Amino acid sequence: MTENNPENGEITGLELSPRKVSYLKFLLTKDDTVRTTEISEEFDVDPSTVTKLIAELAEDGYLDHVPYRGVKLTDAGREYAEFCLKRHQVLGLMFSHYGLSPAESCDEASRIETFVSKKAVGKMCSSMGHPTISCCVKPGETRQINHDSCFHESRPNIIRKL
Amino acid sequence: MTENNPENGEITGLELSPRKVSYLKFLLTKDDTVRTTEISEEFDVDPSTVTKLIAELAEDGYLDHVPYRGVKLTDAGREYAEFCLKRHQVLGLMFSHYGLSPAESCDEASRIETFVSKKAVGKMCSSMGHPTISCCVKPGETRQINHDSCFHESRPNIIRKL
DNA sequence: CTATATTTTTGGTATAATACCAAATTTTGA
DNA sequence: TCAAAATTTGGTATTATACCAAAAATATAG
Repeated sequence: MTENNPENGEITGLELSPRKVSYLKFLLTKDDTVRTTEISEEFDVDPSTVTKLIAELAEDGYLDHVPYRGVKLTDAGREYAEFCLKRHQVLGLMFSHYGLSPAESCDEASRIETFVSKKAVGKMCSSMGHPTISCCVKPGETRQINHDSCFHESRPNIIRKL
Repeated sequence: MTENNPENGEITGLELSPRKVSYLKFLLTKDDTVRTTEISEEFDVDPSTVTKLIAELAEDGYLDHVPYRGVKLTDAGREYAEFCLKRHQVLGLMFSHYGLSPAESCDEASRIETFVSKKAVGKMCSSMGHPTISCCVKPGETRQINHDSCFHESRPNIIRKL
């Protein structure tokens, strides 16, 4: 619990693997403790797979995990997850500016997001004027429409200030 | 040699792994047959690692490989490599539009490029008006400055029509 | 033209990320 | 309190990538 700890120095945005980022973004949409099964159903994977990844996220300080009970974001984990969400939204918006549909933008963003640095996201976000629309809806506000912790709408939807 | 063959149907842009894309882009900068050692030195990896990846690229039809002699892009491989280069350049240009330096743009592009679809690149490229500048110089025209088959210049440089 | 040096390949092993399965453990609910 | 459900453990698999050592092929120096 030192290597990847979200409180160790500056975050680059590149500390977590794709699946871990997906888990954090999903957890952001849930207020209370989340059970292993909820996550495994969300991502359609075996519960044992979830147990292993959350153990790593907990070890690195992103989650509090009470065995057999569930997980919850730590403060640092929540902050990191919020960055991940914003990054997803900024990238989705970027693609939509080039003419991709919201769903396409969201898909492209999902594939690349874990490899885009915090610095790049910061510049994109300022350059866009800290936009308030996104390819996805505000987390926790609407039901999921399946694109990997990404919530599609037929039209872009208002989200909080990025 | 069916699964990933560049001639099988439409290319999505997502068929190759990051390292393989890097190899193809590098090969694009070389006209004649390239030795295993040249590639292994370029990427600072063991020659045996190169042998294995080029075997897979050859099996999938991107390269012609004469054992103990070297590799050369097939026509399909060259076409694919050209797409990869263009994608890199389009993405690099996108980042530079948001205020990242050429080197930063190139780095970010290198990390994400293999996960960006051909469709997205197409839309970005048209939307940008098929630009002729890039974060990188024209392949084969100047010596490499090390960013993973990406050639930096202090200033953006003219490249062929994207 | 041969002995040695160099390059390349083979075969084995390693790691990270991700996944499944079966068995063991814990919790829940009747 | 006991069976059902959820969770975890332990083992194995895959893909991408890498290293090493040994074998094979090629090149080169005399």
